[in-house]
Amino acid sequence: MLDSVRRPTLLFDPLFKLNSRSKNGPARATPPDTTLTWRRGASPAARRKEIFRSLGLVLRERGLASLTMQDIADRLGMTKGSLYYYFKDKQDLLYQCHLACMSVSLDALARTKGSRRPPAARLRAVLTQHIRAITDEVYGAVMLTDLESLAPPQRKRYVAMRDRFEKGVRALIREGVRRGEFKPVDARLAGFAILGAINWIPKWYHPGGELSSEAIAESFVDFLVAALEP
Amino acid sequence: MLDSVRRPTLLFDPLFKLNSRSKNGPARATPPDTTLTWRRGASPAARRKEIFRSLGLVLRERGLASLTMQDIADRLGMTKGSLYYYFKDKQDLLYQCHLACMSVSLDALARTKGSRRPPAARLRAVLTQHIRAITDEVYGAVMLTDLESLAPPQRKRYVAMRDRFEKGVRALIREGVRRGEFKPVDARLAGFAILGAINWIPKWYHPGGELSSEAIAESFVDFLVAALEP
DNA sequence: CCTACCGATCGGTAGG
DNA sequence: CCTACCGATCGGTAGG
Repeated sequence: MLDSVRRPTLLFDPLFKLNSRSKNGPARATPPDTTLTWRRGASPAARRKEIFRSLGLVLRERGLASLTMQDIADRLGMTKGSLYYYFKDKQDLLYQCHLACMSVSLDALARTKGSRRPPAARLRAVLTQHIRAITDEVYGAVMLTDLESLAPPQRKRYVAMRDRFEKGVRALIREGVRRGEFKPVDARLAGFAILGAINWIPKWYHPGGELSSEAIAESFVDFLVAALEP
Repeated sequence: MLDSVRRPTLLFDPLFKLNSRSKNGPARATPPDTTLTWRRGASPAARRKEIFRSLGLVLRERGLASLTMQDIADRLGMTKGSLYYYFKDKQDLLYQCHLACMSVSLDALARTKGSRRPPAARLRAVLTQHIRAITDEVYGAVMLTDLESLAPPQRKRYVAMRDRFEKGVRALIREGVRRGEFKPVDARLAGFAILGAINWIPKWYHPGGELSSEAIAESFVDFLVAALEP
């Protein structure tokens, strides 16, 4: 929030951009106010991540129906064509973004594998980090995207990852049930309810609003794990 | 499921449709197998509802990113232009569909107003009907759509409806807290968690699958209300 | 990374 | 409700 970040558009010729845009109608109204870091010296990996963030911002502001390559590029002050230097095509961009998001949650899950703490504590840790992954990275909003936009082979790979995460959560629930820490719930349905409540967060969460992501994570985890306790 | 429904496409000349489609590339692959009722004698209201169902089916199968007027029409065996006889434009269609879906849940809420039953019972009734509204009407999937696709005045009207529903749910939670039936939770966050879990259902629910909508509704309501109990 | 461009598709309309 | 059509936009590419 206090980063000294400037709109990168100014690194280029603004007039030129306006002309190239106005060919197909008036230029986009009101420039974005959310900060995006885009430095010339940045590594390709860092740039990719900024593109993910731009994707997430457009998604939140204009919705999936108008998530265009043009809008994603505009936000970063680059041209649409340049995006294809970093990603093969739109499906690839979406896929990589999904991967980046899910891998954070999968890491959280992996970290609990070796733990000897009780299932409830492990579940709490995983859910907390899953929530933080969604709220703290703008591109957590990709979770709301429909997987149908992905190319079939990539969709398959992503769904496999997501299933691994969901199964991990269910396993924690089942273990808690087995140990008597949790009520004898249907792990599958309980998992759907818990993860659905969390995945829905980007629909109403506004960074910088009155509800901090920490407060949300704590409240949600308390609430959702309470539903499991006897 | 046992309805004697036939694909309405057959009422017209299939060859003609194929030609008109192939102008812009190959015709759509694999016709839909989900039944849609489309009778010539039906009332405009009934036809509108069928269009909603077609919208919901396309949404579930191809995702929001490819929810086109053409696809919605194809499923019903009518031409794209004909949709504009029933709805002003795409935004209007989406708006009306949102209204149709939300009004069911609002009705459920209104029905509890006069009730003298305890808050927990009233909340259970509202949530159960909200779930059923989403699962039993195919077009419950519109809940996943982003509101940015709606025209601003219509969006405002819909959001007002949605807020009324959310506030009603929160009021029930608060009443339960006040009476000591529920734990002292933050009604706003608890409401987000509960409704998020429910609104996410279309993401994984498959009509005709092993989980019936009744079973889901019962499990979910048990689980979510348990999270509120002391 | 930008320029200049194309093909395809999509929402929408006029006229019947 | 269909036909025939248009303007705009969108994803993507060649060449630098």
